Amino acid sequence: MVLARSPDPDVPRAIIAAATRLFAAQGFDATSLQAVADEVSLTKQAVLHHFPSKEHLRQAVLGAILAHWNDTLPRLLLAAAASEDRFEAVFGELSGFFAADPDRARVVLREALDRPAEMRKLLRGPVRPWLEAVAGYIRSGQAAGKHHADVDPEAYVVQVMLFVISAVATASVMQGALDDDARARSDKELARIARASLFTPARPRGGALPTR
Amino acid sequence: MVLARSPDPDVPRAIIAAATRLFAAQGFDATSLQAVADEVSLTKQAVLHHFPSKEHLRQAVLGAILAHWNDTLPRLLLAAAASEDRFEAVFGELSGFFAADPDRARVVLREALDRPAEMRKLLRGPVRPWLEAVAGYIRSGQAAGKHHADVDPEAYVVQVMLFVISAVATASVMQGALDDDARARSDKELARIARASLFTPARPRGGALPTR
DNA sequence: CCTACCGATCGGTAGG
DNA sequence: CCTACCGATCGGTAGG
Repeated sequence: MVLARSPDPDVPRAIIAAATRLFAAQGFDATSLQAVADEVSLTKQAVLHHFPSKEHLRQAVLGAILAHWNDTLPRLLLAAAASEDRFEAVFGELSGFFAADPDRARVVLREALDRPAEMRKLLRGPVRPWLEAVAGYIRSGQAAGKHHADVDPEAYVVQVMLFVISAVATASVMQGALDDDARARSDKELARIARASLFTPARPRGGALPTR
Repeated sequence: MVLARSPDPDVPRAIIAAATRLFAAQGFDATSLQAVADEVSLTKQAVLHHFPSKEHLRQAVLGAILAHWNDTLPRLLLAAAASEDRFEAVFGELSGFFAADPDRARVVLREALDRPAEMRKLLRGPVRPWLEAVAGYIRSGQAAGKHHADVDPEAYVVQVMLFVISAVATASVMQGALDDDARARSDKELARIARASLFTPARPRGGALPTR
């Protein structure tokens, strides 16, 4: 009888998921390996078996988010190329990516505050192609007169990405801050700001025009 | 001969200033009282003499930022009431407040991530009158046809405030992320987005219109 | 304000 | 020899 368990590939995954939740809620420094271990009912040493240091665990958490990004966004970009309304497709997928798991937004925003240099590397590296593609869409929209001529395409994309991340990350602050519907109003207004600052008044396709 | 120093009111101020820098850079949990003490060449126990706990020091740091806000913004609001271009006056002062000391933006953003409930209290309390006043300006601008009818005034003000704070707090991420001028481009694009998403096309006063 | 400490907990590593 | 851990404890440092 062999009682030894076979290697369980879900254990590292569960550790990463727990660490993501805790890093998002409290930050990396404020989260102990013991707290991560408690979340998955393991000892601290068991966690250190899978990730030889806390730093390795941090890299794994960021890597999982980036992998998910690389998995989701390119597909969307291809769909957007065929879509009749690229803005709604791209903006919807961008905010959908972070809204699907707000912890992603919180981890990324904390990382930007704690380690700006590493965040800059992500922008210059893995995120760059996606950013350039969307900026390219805006440039062709400008050529067609669909988008404002004074939009700075790259800066616009980076800013809107930052807005979405910040809005999702701090969403709980809005919960009832203005009124009971404050979050829904804020989400809607964010989309409106992104849209209205991009499109020229005579927007060819209807649905989101001012009602007046 | 009395050699004892008279109480120095600048010591607490210097401690708050040092704590603000460290909280902004590393976060509250990752900053030790010893690190704060080292910054002002005191012992940890001396810091605890002025602020009986780390929590008291945190409250003092936030209080100093809020006091500065209450000191600066109402004055601006009165000036804006008389100004010919309220948007530039209000947006300029808002971004100026945080750009004057980016640590303010970083501390506030970290606080929003770490303690959303307390941040919500600020929004519902001390920040509320300022927010309502600016929203009121937007409403009268809408009545005059100057601003888009589908702007949600309160949501717009809160979102733009969040954008400014996030942009200032993460500014170092942008340093050279796109090109050597990335930060200046981002700042300019942020102002453009806030402006273009608010004003109707036929803006009565020139200076910031699209050039085409 | 300092010296001298406390209970606890930190990230990480030992042998088995 | 491997994996997947365990109980115990390392040297330092946390807030107070």
